[in-house]
Amino acid sequence: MKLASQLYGAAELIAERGLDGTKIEDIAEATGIPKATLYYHLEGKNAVLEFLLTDLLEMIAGAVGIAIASAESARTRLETAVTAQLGVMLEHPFLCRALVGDLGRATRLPDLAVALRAAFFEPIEQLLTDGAADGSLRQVTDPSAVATSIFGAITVAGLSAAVDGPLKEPSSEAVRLSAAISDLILDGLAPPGTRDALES
Amino acid sequence: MKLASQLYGAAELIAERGLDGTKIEDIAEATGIPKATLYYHLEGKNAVLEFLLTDLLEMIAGAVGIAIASAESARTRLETAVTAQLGVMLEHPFLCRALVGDLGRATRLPDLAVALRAAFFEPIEQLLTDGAADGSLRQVTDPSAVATSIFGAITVAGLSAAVDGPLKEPSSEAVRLSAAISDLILDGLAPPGTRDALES
Amino acid sequence: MKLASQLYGAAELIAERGLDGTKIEDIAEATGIPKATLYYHLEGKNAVLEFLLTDLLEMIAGAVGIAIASAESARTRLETAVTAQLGVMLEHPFLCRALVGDLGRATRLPDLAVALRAAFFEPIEQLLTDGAADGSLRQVTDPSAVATSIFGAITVAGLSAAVDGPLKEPSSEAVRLSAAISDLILDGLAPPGTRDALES
Amino acid sequence: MKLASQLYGAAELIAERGLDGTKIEDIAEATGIPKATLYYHLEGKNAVLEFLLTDLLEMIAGAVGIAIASAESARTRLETAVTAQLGVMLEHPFLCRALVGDLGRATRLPDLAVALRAAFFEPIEQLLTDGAADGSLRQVTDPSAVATSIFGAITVAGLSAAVDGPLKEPSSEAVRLSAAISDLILDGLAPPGTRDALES
DNA sequence: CATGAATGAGCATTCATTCAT
DNA sequence: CATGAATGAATGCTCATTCAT
Repeated sequence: MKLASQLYGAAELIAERGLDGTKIEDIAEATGIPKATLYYHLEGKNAVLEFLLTDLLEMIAGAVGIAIASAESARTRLETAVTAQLGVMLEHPFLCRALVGDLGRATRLPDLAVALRAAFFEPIEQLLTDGAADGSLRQVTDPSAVATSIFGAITVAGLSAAVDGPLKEPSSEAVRLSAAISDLILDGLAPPGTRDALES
Repeated sequence: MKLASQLYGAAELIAERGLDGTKIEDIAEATGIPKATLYYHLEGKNAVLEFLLTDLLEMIAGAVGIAIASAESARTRLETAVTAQLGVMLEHPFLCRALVGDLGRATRLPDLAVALRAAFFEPIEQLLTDGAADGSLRQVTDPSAVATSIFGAITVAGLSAAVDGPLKEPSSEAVRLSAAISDLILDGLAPPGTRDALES
Repeated sequence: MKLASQLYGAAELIAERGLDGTKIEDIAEATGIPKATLYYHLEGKNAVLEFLLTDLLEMIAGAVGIAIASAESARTRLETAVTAQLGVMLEHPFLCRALVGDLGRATRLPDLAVALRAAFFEPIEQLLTDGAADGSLRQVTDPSAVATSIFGAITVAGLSAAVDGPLKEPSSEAVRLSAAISDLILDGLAPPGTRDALES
Repeated sequence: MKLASQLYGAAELIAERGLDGTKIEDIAEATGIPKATLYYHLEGKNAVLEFLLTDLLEMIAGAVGIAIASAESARTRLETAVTAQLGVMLEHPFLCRALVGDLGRATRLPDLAVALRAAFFEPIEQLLTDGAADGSLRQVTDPSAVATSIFGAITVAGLSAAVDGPLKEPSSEAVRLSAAISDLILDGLAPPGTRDALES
């Protein structure tokens, strides 16, 4: 629909000032949609953010979903998923920043909280399980904590890049970043031959 | 000073509703400090958050600072630092949640943005460098991206725990979490003997 | 427009208490216009006064303008103008009192200051010049000071009458007052035959 | 007393912004007297203005009182009184402007209203009566209206000069102005030989 | 006497939202 | 369907004033 694309014009605004710092009027100006018309189509101010973030989350969930649906090993799929998530994030820096900036509110929006988990966290958790099963990833003691950490590593890296400003080359940057992250979460920082409890 | 401790009474409020969702009046009630008195001491609503978060950040920076100042290897110090950061975070869940919930605003407060970096990011970056030097950590291709990711892994894990609600045993939980994280970032997820470009 | 007439309901309030002593809320009540609606149409509290006084000044300027536009001698026109100004003032005692009561503020409102001059002072100055030219008024040494004084004489007399309270018969009172003033400024107080430097 | 002189430092402030636009704090700063100390000596904010204006009014009343107390003819005393009033006004431009700017409030302060009449209006009215008695001024039809007008002429002229800014030579300017005013109110504007009902 | 600290009471202004057209 | 006009409800902040020392 047309509305959707126009609404994107407000993402930067919200990213910059937060939703509370953004008046409906500002959104109206930024999008060119009259205030009352926004209300005709949307529920209210929150709905604007919800709309935007739902979109982002769906994009991420979609891209990651494709990545993890392949027949590859869990390890390979994890690498692909990381790149996929970062790719979407870097392509939509304003949405990302809006998401972080209003993380509190996002958390308080029930639908979003669920979508947030589904988009970011669950796929990783799943891959961890899969990896342990197919042997492409080692079994960890606390899979949930590890999944959270991986999610954090990817997300914060992506956010950090998004905050630094729009990129000319989102996808190549995504590849670069995801390489660094995969390197970290797959091989760790311990020098070769010093891995703790793992040496057999 | 007295004010400081009274102000803590507002942290939960802000954590729960966000700063914009919290009226100065609410803060006055929660802290027992009359509205006008708040304004006599502080600049405005933002200053309350700033005050609180500055405090948190200083605690983290302090704890981490001590952790990384030891004579141990960088690797050991990294593990200690992870535990230290998580310890402080889990001990102050409301402050943490307030920080996440208003991350956008925190980012827009110049002083805080700097403190944020100093507390979370820089120590890690430093340890990465140290580790490469003393041989206790392997050299990575993109230290800055890796530092960001580690920072994300720790922070999101801590935040996540903080959001889930206050703990009875913050410190033991911190140990548990930091073990998982250290495990991840030191040894990685790759099964033994399959580490990528590292096998010599 | 409708707003204008409704706003008049606030004049007495402002006249009585001054603008600072009048809450927007009071104005809203007195005019029947909701507070927010006032703000929708006007800039703020000052704008209410400005609106009201601009109106008064325009009425005076208009009435005086007509009076001085005739083909009569400057002297006659001066008399007519005096009556005209007093007529408008006495017909709008509340506006007048509001003007006096907030003279300071009126002076600080740039537009008003200009309108004030244009309505009150300039016409008189002009007539002085005209009178010297057509011989109907004598030439004075310091026309500007004299114009100011005449302006003061008329205005304070009018104001004074306005402050004393609304009249039943504004126009007849205006005639009475303007006769006294014209008598003063045309013939002076010196007993016949004792006029200073004028006796030839 | 010391306080008095220090208080004068606030006159300009009040003249510029009006009393309501002037915070006690501003007055404290301008005078160097701490806020609480002002309250220790004075009743409140109004008292500051009252103090200042009472002073001005007393000065005027005093100067005019001396002028009209002489043994001269009423006409001469009137001329002297005009000069006296203008002299004081021009010497205290800030006080004058404060007076005009807050005329509304001044009017609402009972003591001041009385002092205002006593200082400005009554002496003139008295001289009019005296002049009619001693033959130095002609009898007018409406002495009260004429007195008001004369008062207006003098006052507005003085105010006008005060508003234009402090003078280097207040007293000579007072002489100049009072000459113009006396010229007007004594001899009128009618060309010689054309005085209305006066020609016998 | 003088004053730094504290605060009660007040209010202008903002803005999300509604509604008549 | 779309929107300009109108407004109810809310709140951050100010400031005169008080009071303990």
